[in-house]
Amino acid sequence: MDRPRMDSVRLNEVRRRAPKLSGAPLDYGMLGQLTGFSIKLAWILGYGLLARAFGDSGVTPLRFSMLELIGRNPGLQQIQLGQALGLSRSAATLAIDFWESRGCVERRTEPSDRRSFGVFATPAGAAELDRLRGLVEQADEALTESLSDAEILQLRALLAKIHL
Amino acid sequence: MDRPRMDSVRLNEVRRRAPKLSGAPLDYGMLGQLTGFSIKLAWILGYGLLARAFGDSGVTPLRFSMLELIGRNPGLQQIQLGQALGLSRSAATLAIDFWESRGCVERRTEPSDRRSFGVFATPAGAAELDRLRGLVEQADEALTESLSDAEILQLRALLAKIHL
DNA sequence: TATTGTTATACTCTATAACTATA
DNA sequence: TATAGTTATAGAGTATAACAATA
Repeated sequence: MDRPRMDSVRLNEVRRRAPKLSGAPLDYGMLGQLTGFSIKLAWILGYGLLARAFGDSGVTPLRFSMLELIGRNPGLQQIQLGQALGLSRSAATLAIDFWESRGCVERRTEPSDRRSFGVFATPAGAAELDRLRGLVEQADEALTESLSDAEILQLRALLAKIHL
Repeated sequence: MDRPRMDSVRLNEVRRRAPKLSGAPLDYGMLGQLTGFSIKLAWILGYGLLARAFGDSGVTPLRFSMLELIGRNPGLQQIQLGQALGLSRSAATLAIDFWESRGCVERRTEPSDRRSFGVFATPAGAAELDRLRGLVEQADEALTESLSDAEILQLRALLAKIHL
């Protein structure tokens, strides 16, 4: 089944506005030799593509990640969700508030420990997640469109060696 | 000549606090299959290592990039510096203000167009740049310590295909 | 009128700390 | 005392818009 495609004019606009190392009549000095700088440029592009995909819906990469985590791991505590994404407790609270206010997740009190909740996706949350996964997949494909499938696997393997 | 090394205990602390895909008893779902998410995790780690290297000096990755750009391209207008880093005019103004307030750069009025300045590094700025380049190089080496030299080149080439 | 830079302002994101309720 | 979550607050970083000077 075909998913709706992101307008390629818009994709190109994101690409055009992102800073680049080449093309400019400018000496980037050691920045061009830094792996970290290259990672940052790729991240800027990826973030822009995702933001474009989400539009003005209020969804952000972080909020999507939170919903995906909740959907895949029903019943987790907020503190565990936050840790998995490197967030403070208050930041986790706000991200979950966002989805709860849209009816996509619910906090269920645990009888065994009434200080904490288990966080669950609602049916509406599951549907939203399904929709967003399509958008995210497209954006990720757009990000890596200049790489072959083999190169994508290679890149992920190298990045994994860095952050795993 | 040996440069001062970053304390490896501190490096490991940055690594330990960064979110990871493995180790946690948690299903990251499609996040683990996204190149963009992997890029983000690597970026978080790289940013943390850099922040640790700069300490509480007020220097940030962006401010370092700005100073490096100024040092390598004497006399550029603020608007050109901003564009090279994807900044608005006001953000470029503030980044340059930071270095000017520390005596590291100066704005020289251009007689030919008195609306704009040329931005130049001072001798103090050149010295600071030299010092910071050493810290940045170390942080970048720490970021890629789990990769061989060949793998580092491979990674940079793949990232370049994405953002160039 | 258009452009460069500055300033004022507001917005987003985040963390810290104080607070509530449980344990 | 310690922990889970919430709320209040503050800080960093950013952009937009209004402004001054100049073209």
